[in-house]
Amino acid sequence: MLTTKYIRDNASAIRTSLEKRRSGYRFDELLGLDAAARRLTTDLQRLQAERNKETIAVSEKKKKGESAEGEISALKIVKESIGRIEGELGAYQKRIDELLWGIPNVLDESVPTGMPPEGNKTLKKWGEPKEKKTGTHEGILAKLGMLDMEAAARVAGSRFYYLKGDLVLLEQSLSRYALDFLSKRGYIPVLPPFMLRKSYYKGVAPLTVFQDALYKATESDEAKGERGIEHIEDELFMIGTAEHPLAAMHSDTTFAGKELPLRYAGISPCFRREAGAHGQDQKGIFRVHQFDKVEQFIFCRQEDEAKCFDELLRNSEEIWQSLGIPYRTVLLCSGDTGHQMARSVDIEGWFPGQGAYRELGTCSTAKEWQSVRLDIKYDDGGERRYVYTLNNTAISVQRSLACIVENYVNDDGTITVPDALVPYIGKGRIGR
RNA sequence: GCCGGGAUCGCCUAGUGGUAGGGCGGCAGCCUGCUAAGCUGUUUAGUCAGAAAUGGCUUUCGCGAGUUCGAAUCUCGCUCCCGGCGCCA
Repeated sequence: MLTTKYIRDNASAIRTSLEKRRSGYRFDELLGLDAAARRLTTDLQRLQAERNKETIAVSEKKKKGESAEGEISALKIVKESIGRIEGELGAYQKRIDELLWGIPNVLDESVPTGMPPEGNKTLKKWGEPKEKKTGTHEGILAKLGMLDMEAAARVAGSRFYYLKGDLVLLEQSLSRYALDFLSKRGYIPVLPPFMLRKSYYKGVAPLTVFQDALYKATESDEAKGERGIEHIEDELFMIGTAEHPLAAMHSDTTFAGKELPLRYAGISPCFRREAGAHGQDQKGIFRVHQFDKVEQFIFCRQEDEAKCFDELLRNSEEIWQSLGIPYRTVLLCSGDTGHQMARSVDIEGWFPGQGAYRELGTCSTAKEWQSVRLDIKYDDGGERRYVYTLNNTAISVQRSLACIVENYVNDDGTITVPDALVPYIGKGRIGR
């Protein structure tokens, strides 16, 4: 469970990591609020002890049939004091919770200190990047009549799209290919809820994500008013990735050690507000509000973290190798590693139309950041420990389509289907 | 969406305003030729004191408010589960 006690116990590691991230997180404010709240808690507990003692005295007198008016009027005063302190404590608790749930993960030691892009470290390159003068994916696909951004913008807004014709079949083929690929390696396919309660979402992503990345899916205030509901605390949010419902799936669980590692392949649409994104990403289907993704997720023992991380990364690399896409892997530096992650490696595919490597997925370990918040432990015979959670994209479909299209476009504008996908789509070329 | 029934410690269960009790299981210890049985303690989270062992206190009956000197128990709201009706791809 996430408590200020847990934070105090890990304070020095957290402080070091915050400095390494150059985070603006207000750690001292949290510790100060917590110290003040604990002083109040001590006062409160002293009064509660008094109340309990006197209440028993009242109870015993009443059983004997004696009057307890003196005790009762004394207790009324205690009650007032308790109420006052509880009110103060509640105000503290609200501010503490806001800070507590947003505290960034402790970075792994191997994460290089620095800011992107120069701080990031390329680990590996695979394949031969080709030069192509055929343009970017949105132009290629629009010419084939398979992509209509304008109509989507009219009916839903920018960053939405209509896919049409064989491109839809290719889209579905990619998802199914990734699912089969992982299934053969022991990953259990999961189709999760596409919405999550806020109380569980807090366990898988920091609160800032709610403000600039997620869509809220709760009924309107008017509808709630008609039903006579003043407020629903546990609002629903559309998932930003299957990682989130997969992590939450085993919340409040203690595994037997031998059940781990537990491997899942989640498939879902992903919904993201993408506030603030700009530049090259504004075109086409590289960065959109809604996309499909197959996600790898592992729950493991702490000592198996490195092994599982390598396995997740290898799976993705082999998928891209099997699709013939040149890529590189990049270890993210401290300034670029996501808030709730301890270590991340991006896989970047070659986009000939842009002449650049662009992110296709991210392999991350959250260590115990998520399991502390969701209360997921394992019992190996000794002390119970928090499970480590790791995740990696298998295929982020729309983005991958863009990459495949740019790499596989022919001079006549048609697109060759990668060999691995031919059995799924039933043809070797689309666009004619 | 409507009507009814339900949620108590890891599991089962008692408790209808007055200190949450019993059984099973788990863990630690005692006893023991071995096993079983038996006995004792422990089995939510937090806080204070202490170097620590440990001790004190608070908290915990699905969740959140309220009434009360005192709530598992009474009132209101919410969530989930079971049964029935309705609607529906």
